[in-house]
Amino acid sequence: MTEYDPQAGGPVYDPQAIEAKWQKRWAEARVFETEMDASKPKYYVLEMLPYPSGTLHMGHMRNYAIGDVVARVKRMRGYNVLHPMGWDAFGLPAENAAIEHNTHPRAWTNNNIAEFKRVLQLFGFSYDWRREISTCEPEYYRWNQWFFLRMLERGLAYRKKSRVNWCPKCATVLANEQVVNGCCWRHEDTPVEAKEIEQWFLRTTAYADQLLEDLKQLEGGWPERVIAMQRNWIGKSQGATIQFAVADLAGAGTIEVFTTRIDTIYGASALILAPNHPLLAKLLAGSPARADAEARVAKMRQMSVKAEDVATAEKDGFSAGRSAVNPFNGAKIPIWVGNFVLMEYGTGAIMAVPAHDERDFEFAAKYGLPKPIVVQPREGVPLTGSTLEAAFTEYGASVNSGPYTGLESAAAIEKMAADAEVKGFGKRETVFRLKDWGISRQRYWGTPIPVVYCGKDGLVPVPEEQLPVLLPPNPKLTGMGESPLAAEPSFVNTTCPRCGGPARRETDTMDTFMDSSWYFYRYCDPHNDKAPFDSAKVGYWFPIDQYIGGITHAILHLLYSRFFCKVMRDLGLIRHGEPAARLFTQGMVQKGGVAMSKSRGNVVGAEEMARKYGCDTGRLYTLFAAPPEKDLEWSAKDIEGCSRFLNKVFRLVERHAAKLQAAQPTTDSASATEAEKALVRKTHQTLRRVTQDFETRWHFNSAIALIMELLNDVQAQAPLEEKIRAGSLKEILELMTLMLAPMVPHLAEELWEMLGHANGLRNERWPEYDAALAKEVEVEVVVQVNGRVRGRIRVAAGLSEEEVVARAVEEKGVAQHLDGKRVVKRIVVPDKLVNLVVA
RNA sequence: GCCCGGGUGGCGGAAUGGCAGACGCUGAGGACUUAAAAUCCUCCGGGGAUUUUUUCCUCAUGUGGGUUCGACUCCCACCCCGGGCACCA
Repeated sequence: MTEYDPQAGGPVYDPQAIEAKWQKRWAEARVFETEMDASKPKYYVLEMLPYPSGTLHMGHMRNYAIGDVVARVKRMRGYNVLHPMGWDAFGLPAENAAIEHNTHPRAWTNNNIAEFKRVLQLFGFSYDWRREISTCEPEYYRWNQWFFLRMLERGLAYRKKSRVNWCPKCATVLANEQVVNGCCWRHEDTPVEAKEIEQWFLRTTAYADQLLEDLKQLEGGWPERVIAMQRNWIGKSQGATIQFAVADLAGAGTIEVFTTRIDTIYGASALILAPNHPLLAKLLAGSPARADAEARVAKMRQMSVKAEDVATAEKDGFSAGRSAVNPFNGAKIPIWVGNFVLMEYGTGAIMAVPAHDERDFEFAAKYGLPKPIVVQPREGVPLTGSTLEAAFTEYGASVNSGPYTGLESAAAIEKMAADAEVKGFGKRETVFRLKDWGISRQRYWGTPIPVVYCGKDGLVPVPEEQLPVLLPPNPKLTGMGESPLAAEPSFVNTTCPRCGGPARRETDTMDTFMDSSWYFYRYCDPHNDKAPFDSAKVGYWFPIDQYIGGITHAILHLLYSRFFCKVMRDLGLIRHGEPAARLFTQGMVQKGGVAMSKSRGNVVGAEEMARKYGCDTGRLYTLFAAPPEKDLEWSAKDIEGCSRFLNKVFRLVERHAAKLQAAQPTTDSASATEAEKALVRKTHQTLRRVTQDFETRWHFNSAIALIMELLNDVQAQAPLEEKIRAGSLKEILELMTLMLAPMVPHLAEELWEMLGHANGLRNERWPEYDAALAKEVEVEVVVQVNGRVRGRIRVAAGLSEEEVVARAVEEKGVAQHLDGKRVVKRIVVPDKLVNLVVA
C-alpha cells in the first residue's frame, strides 16, 4: 500500500489499497456476522431494502453510510448488532426493461443485484451478508403466498369489483402514477377510463382504528411528519348516518347519508347521490328524465379517478326527479345526483347544506337551490340569506332547527345524534378515509396469487403443501393486455385441489409492496424452509430498533408494514404490535435541485467516487455536507475538502506513528506543558461532544466539524514532537482514530495499526471522555452591558460571582459604558457571561 | 383548502435562552517551486468612525409585534419556499 512520496518522505494515503486490505480482513474474521446472544443487549438497525435498478449512486450511498455509522457505534457500545441487506427484486421496471432489451426480468434483476452488491461491498458496509434475501426467489415469495392464504382464511383477503384507471389501448389497469394529464403514460392521446374490474384486496380497513391509535406509541421515535401523514391518510371522521325515506315511491326504501354535521340537517335543501349509487336505477325507473339521466351518469363515470383531477373538476349534477323526507322535521327535499359525491366514501350520498358547506354552497349556487341558515356565528354580524356570500362552516348557535334551536353546535350534534338513535332513523358512526389495499397486478414479475378457480368448487386456495406457486419460467412479455400469466396454458390450466377436476389458476400477481411488508422478519431467519421465520428468533431481534429510509415511503411501505405486523401478531407469529421503534427519514442527494435518479440522468455513481477518492471519503462527504435528515445538493468541490481532511489525518499519524508505537498512552498531566494540557483538554472536550452528536442527535456533520477543529488545533502545535510528549500525543491520536472509526472505518483501522495495535478495531469500545481532563482551567467570560457585548475577560474557571463582576467592571470597554450610570441588576452565568443592567 | 417541514454570509451549514456565522467549500493575497500540482500561511456579512495591518461603533438570522437582563432559539400575526393530503360529506 505504501508508495514512496519523495516530497513528504513517507507513505501517502492510498485509500483503495487500505480499503481492500481491511475488507479482506473483516471478511476473513467474519466480523459482521451476528447470532442471537443473550449475554448482550441486541440492536437491530436496518436501512430500507433497495430496488436494484442499475447504478448505485450517492443517494443510495448516503442512506447506507448513515446506517453503517449507527451499526458501528452500537457495536463499539457493546451491543449485539443485526445489520442485514437484501433486494426488493420484483417489480415493473424489470419487466419493462426485459421487454425493451429482449431479456428476462430475472436475468436483468440478477445482474442489477450483482452490481449493487459489488458496489456495496466495495464500500465495506458492515452487513451480515449470510442473511441476504432477494424477494424474487421462490424461497422468499412462497411466504408471500403463505401470508396471503392466512389472510384469506381470516377474511382479510377478498375479491371485489373496483373502479380503476383503465387504458383501452393497453387493455390494462394503470397505477395512479401512470396516468399523465388524464391520459395513459404510453398513449398520450388516449384518455384513461374509469373501469370496474374484479381485484384482490387486503382488508387494511379492518385495522384502521389500530393503525391510527398505535401511532401514539410511535411518537418520539418516528418523525412527526410521518405520523401526521399516516394519520391524514387513515382519515378518521366521527359523525352519524341518517336514513332519509324516499317519498312517493313505494318500495324504494331509504337513502343513508353520512354527516359530521348532523346539527345542520334543518338546513338541508337536497340529498345528493353519487353517480354510481345503487339506488339510482330504482329512482329513475319510469321517470321521463331517465334516458337523459343515464347518459349523464355514464359521462360522470368516465371521469378520471386521479385525485387532483377529481378535486378540481367543476361541480356537475342533475335532479333525479324524486324527493326524500328529512326525518327530523318531515320536510320534503329533492334528490339530486352530483359528480362530486364519492361512492367510495361514507354512504355514497350526502345531505346538501349550502349555507354551511362550501361544496354544497357551490352546487346550490349553480343550480339555484335554497340556502337556509341554521347556524349563526357566536359573535360578529349575524348571517342573512340575502347577504350570504360563502358557506359558514364553523361552529356557532343553532337557529331554525326546531327543538334544537339555541343549542351550541357541539351540543346540538350530541343531542341530535342521540335522538336519531332513540327514534331509530340514524346512528353514530366513524368513517375512515383509508381504503382496502388492492393488490392485484396484471403483470408477470411478481408473486403469483395462490388460488384456483374450479367450475365446480369455485374459488379454491392452493393448499399450503403445494406452495410455492412458481412463476412460469419463460413468459411472453408484451406490456399489453392482461397478465402475461394468462397466456401460459401450462400455468393457467391446473386441477382443482378439492375435486381434482380441471381448474384455472389466478393469473394476476401481487403488488410488490407485499414483498417489502415483512422482509425484515425474514432477515432474522433467512433460510427457514418450514415457516416464514422462527418466532423465537424474531422475538429476540424485534422490534427494529432503528429503521432508516427515504420519506417517499412515509405512507405506503410503512403503513402496509404496520398492517402486516398487526395481522401477524393476531396470527400468533409475533408479539409486538409495531415493527420499528424508531424511524429515521434521511434527505435525498440531489443534483441540479432534483433527487438523483437514473431516469433523470443526474446520478453520480458511488463507485466512481470510491475509485476517485476512496469510499471512506465518499462516506465522510455524505455525512459532513448536511445534517442527515436534510436534502443535500451534490458538490464535487466539497468532496475534495473531505479528501483533504482525511489526507491530513493520515499524514499526521504517519509522521509520528513510528515513534509512538512503543509509547504508552498517558493522561498524566503533572509535568505537561500548557500546550500539551490544552490539547489533551480539547481532545476530551471533542470526545464528549462527538459522543453526544452520535448518541442523541445524529448530527454527524457537527461531529466531523469538531474532529476537524481538533486536527487544526493539533497541527497548530508544530513541531509536535517538541511540544507534546509521546504518551499524550498517542492518547490524542488514538482518541481521534476511535472517533473517526464509525464514519471512515477503513482509514481508522489503518491508523490504529500504525499506532501499534495488531488486532484491529473489532474489539475496541467507544471511549469515555475524562471529565477532569476536559475541564477548562481558564475561561473567557463575555461582559455585556444592557445585553450588548462590551468586553471579554479571561478568568480562572469557577471564579466566584463577586470576583468575576469585580474584574468585569474594570474592563476598559465596559467601564466606558458604565460611566456615570448605576448598575441596577447583574446576571452572572458561571464561566460564561456577565450582564450588567444599568439605568 | 387542510396537515407537516423550512427561511442564517457568495455556497453547504454551526450555534437546543448567553460572543451569530464554528467547520467546510468558493474567492483574494502570500510562501515553497524553473513552473505547475500538492502542501502551508493570511484575509473573506453590510455600513461607518478612527490615531488606518489599530481600536471601536452600528446594522444584520424572511417581515412586523411581544416575552426576557439577554431571542437565530420561546409566544402571536403575516410573507415566501418545499413536501404530503385533497370535492372525505
